[in-house]
Amino acid sequence: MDIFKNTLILFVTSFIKEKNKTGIEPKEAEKLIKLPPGNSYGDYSVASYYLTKYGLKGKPGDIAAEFLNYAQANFGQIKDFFRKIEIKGPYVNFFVHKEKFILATVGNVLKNNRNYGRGHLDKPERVIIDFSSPNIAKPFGVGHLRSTVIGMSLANIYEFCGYDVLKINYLGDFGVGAGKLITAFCRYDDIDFHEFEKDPIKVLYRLYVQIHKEVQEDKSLEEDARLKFKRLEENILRTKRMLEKYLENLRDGANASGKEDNWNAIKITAENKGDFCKTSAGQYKIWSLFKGLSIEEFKRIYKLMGIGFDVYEGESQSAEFANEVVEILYKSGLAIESEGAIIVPLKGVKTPALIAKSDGTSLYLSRDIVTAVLRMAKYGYGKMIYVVGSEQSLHFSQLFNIFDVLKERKNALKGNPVFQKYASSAAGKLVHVKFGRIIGMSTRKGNLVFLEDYIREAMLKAMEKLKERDGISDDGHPPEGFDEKDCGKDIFTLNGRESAALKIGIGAVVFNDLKTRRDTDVNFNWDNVLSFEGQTGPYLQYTVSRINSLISRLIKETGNGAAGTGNIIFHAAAGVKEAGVSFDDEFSVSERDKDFDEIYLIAKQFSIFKDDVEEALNFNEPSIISSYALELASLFNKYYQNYRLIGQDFEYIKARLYILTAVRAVLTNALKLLCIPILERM
RNA sequence: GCGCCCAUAGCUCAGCUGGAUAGAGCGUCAGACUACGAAUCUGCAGGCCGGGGGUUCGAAUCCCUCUGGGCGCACCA
Repeated sequence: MDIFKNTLILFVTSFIKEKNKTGIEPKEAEKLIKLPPGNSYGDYSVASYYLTKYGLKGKPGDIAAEFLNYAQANFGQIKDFFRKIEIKGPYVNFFVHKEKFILATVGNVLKNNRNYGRGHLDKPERVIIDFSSPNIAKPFGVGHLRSTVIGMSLANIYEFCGYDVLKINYLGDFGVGAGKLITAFCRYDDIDFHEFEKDPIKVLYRLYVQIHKEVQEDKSLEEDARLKFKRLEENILRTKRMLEKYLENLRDGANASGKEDNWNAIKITAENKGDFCKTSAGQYKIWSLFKGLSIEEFKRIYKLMGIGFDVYEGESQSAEFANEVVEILYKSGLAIESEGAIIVPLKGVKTPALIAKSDGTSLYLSRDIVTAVLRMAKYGYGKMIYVVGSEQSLHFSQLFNIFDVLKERKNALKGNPVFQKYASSAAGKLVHVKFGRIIGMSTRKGNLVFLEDYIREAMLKAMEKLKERDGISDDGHPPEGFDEKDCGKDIFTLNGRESAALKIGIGAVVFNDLKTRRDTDVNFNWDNVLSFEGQTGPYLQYTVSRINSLISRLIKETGNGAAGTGNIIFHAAAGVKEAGVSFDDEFSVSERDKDFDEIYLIAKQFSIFKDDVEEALNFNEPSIISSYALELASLFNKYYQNYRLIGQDFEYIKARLYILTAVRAVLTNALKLLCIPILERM
């Protein structure tokens, strides 16, 4: 928070204290301060109608007048920060000393640089973010992209605000879908094992498509897949452990999965395929291999996008304990039998919460109960966020309600004290961060779009643009995690320009998903994603590289003008950039400068960065950061267009150099929170 | 049928924890490159904030209702 706002908060606080004797919490007082819509209303407003909540009586206008009297009488307390007070209807408007405001705000940015806007918690709360969570038996499509980018951005935001974040990828490695894939693999004889070795995901995708088509016509295949899954489950569950004891030991560093499969040791060829398919142990190995290959593929794409996880978990790991939890709930009377299945009666949710099928096998819901408890035991958390599409709202509302029941009626669980402890602890800490669907997403041929193809389309478009500019390119470093060998295909042979194109493509795709509020369904439109103008990722990236370009240009030009001066500026800028400490009183702007108003607006935008980050956190809404970044970029681009710096005198340029550096710092921080790659040049 | 979500400019969306004249981008049209990078900027036009009712000094924002769309609703995940 900026010192001007803070001063005003304290000022209002003392006014209230004088009036009602009890005072007001600073957090509450902050709500009284508003940012007026236009600059003719001043810079900060105190909305008098809010004061009625704190014991002041009368019409808003009268209260405002009362506060105005107080403010004028005690103006001495704030005269260092504010130059004028006006009353307008129910508002008391405060006008800041703009020169001081700019100085303080820009200085604050430069001092903190990469940490500008960062929060700190004395005791960082552990927040688990469960996101992306692709299914190994299904291709990774754009639906997962939304969860992935929203989740990653939230992780960044929480971390930035001082939380202890744990990112978990909960793989869908369980279910009949897995059985189908095994059925397909064993059924089709035309698998190209050369291709399988080189590009396993493509082959798996074809198997997926083929079997799903065939199952439509031949129901016996569905049965076969179910059988294969049942055998798989038996293999996964073969080392059954007792939940209570397991939970107790978790804190001692026991491995949650307990089983580490060695993917690389499995080699399946056209010759030995039949042997694997014959036995359930062999089928288990096929599944393991698919799982391993899928994870490798996911990791490659994640890394490319600058996304990483702390933990990879699989549903199969929770399945082990699902039946036992069902048993515990049933015996304790919290769950009852209904139409042959087991359900948990819930107050708020009408649809029965089914935790076990009539054949006794576990369900998604029961496995999620296990997972939340296991994670509490293993990692502990003050909050756990599931970033999953809104179509699963019912599921999560059932899950959360079940935990409320487990806590309310914990006496019923006293036979299982450890389970009871962790389950009670989890209650009320689970959050579903849902998002709308992407409607109409398909390739131009009408198929499902792979994430990689999606990025590739955007990259190709960026390539065209870069060629038009000719000669201007990034520094040639590919994005972190890029490995030409892994990709090994056409456009992924990077030179500097291509590396830039890839970053731009990723920026376009990611920002397209983060710029709107989560809840709204988005109508997918290729023209929207492939537009790089206006409210887009490339616009933001362009702004940063334009600043870079301008800064180096200024250093060069000024150096040529007067001997030595270029050096001074260079050191000032470099010092600010590298160490963030060289800001000092050399810097000043004057109200008489023609660009003063625009600079003030930019400084004003700096001052609200942290507020917006906190709002994004409170609402779990990355799009708030997106809007912020667009606004800042827009303010800068307007400034850039209207005021030429080259050719101005030394002092003038020097002050602007600080401001440019500050814009770059704040924009960079915002883009990092959004997982938008930054380019030196583009 | 029940539940959740959504409805703001031609299109895509901000604004929604009630507050001052409802804002951007795209598109249309008219402008700005001998110029710090035109992936930019300036301007024009475009709105009974889906309809109706209510609460309030004050409603795009909260409540009710209707309409239109999305999603979900017992053994899939």
